[in-house]
Amino acid sequence: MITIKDVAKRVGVSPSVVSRALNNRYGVKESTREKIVRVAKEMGYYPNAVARSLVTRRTATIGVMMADLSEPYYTQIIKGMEFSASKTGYTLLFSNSYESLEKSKVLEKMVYAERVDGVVIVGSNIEEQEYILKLVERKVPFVLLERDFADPRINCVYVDNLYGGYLATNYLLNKGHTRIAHISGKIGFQVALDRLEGYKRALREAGLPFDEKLVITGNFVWQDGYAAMKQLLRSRPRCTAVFTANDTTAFGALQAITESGLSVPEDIAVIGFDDLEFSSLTNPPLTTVHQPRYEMGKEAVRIVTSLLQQGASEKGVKLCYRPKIIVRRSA
Amino acid sequence: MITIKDVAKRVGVSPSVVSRALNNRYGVKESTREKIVRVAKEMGYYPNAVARSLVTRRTATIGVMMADLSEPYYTQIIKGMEFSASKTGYTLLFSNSYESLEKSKVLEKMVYAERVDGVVIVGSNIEEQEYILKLVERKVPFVLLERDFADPRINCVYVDNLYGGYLATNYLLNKGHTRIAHISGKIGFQVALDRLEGYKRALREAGLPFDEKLVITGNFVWQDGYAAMKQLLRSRPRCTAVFTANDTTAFGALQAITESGLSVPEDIAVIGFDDLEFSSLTNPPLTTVHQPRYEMGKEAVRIVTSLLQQGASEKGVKLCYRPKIIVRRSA
DNA sequence: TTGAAAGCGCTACCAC
DNA sequence: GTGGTAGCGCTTTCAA
Repeated sequence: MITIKDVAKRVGVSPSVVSRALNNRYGVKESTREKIVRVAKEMGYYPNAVARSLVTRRTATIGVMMADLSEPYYTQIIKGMEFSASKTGYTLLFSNSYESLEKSKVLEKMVYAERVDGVVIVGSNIEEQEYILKLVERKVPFVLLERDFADPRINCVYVDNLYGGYLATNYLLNKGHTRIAHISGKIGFQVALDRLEGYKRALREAGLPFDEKLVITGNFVWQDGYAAMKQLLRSRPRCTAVFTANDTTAFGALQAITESGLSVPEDIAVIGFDDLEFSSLTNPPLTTVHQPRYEMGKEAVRIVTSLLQQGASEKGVKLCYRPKIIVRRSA
Repeated sequence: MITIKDVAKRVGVSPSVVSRALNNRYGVKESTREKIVRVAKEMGYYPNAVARSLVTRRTATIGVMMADLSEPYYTQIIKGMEFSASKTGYTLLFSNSYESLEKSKVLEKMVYAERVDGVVIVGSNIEEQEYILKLVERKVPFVLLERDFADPRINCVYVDNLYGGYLATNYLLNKGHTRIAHISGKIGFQVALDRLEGYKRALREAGLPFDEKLVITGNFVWQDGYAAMKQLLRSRPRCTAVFTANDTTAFGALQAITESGLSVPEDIAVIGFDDLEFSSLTNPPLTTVHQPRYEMGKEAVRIVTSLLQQGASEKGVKLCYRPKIIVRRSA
């Protein structure tokens, strides 16, 4: 391995000059700098990031904690994050963790071991606040994505899920449906609760009664959408429309409806939530509630980096996006 | 920040003892160890990974370089990688890069800056060998995923794409099709070339002529599948079956066929390649060539970690998987 | 079983 | 403009 000393020796200067030259600091004669850069390149020198981090106390990486990196839902978020990160030269360190306990461990490995300078936490559920408050205490720059945490010190980027659920249900209501089912997400997650609440509110405003038999709890996966829809198809009077907690759930519902010989949207209208890439490719293409995932990922990382660079200028940002309906053909 | 010195002082021993105690090394009296562990916990001490890495020369991190983290194709690969990584305590550092030049830069940032101990490179194309050979030179433990690099020093994990293309085409042939189209992947990528070659070979063996009008070049995305299929639908005599380079391309083809009022598989049979999660949810569900992506990701990381741990015991492994057909309803 | 000291490669400070 | 030196937090000899 070639170190800064080797380069210094070869050029005939001290390591400090090499360091300054390579980091474009002031106070190096131009001709010296040129020579250093040339020799460093010739020798194939590459600064050791670990050693540098130890003294600068910066790793130039941001940790990203999410439940499951491989969910299609996250793809646009990740792209947005990468956009912001690459713009500022930060590296993203992803980590999956499903349970709260695991998340604390990941945080230890990332934050407390000082491998990252800041963190983005995607999709924590309402019970999780201990490890989040610990981050505040330790003054670690971080933002919560997909959650509105009511603490003025905490930065949050999220979409107005209640409004989204309201929007979706209202859309169905306006089409003349009066018997609208909802396949919800996992209770315990704020997003699931909020979308359900939006559904209820729309119903209430329309003067329709809330029928709990029309609400089935799922867990955001297509298998649940499929099973829930099957159940919904058996009950009478049958619903004429269904609002699912997310698109993946809608995929399962679509399949169940098609299998039973009914057609979408004629017999049953379906509206999803998320607007996944794939949702325009279902049969029929899925009408859904769009959330600006790319934008959200981008902003989350941007906020962390700005916290890192300008100190704590952005403190307690609550960035709330308004979702909108994408009309396709399933409703 | 609490350091090892703080803990040492509090316990009344030297930092070296604390280090040994916390790393479960021999030569620490049991009672001392217990006290150290307790006090460290009380104080909220967490060892600084950067400082440790600097002296041990290990980061316990494996870099993963791929074209696009968010492609649905990669999800299972990533899960497999994470399985192996978590089993051995390694952290995965993902990095996206589309072009060769960019990849060299990423490698610098990861490998030469010593932020990772080893690397997995996913889906390099045939022109890329300079930076790969440089890794060999520098003796960096790495494996190539999705590529068979004919160099005995290089570890490769890949699927037999030629055989896969052959399998798919043969399946169609056995169903009685004689006019089979192929929507290929981007030429320049070995996988695209190999799948095309398999297609040609099956045709040749069946005594059928190769008609280049039946082969349209795509780029693995559904938009290309859609456009290519539209073009295929216009030409006469029309094909009765199509083999697409991947599932995503098949999704587009499926849509084009449905839009034109024809039905699958009655009018045109469609077979894909990859077996994505979503492929069982298309209408009709997609018949496709399955490749063990989870397994491949798992093995790739396992090989790197074993290289790291047992020195270079596994040298020049060529792990080739045989794909198989998943019959659903599109062909 | 313990501790002192060296040193990983780098940056930052201060003196020249 | 430049160089010497200290030191980031840790592990690792080696001597006690």
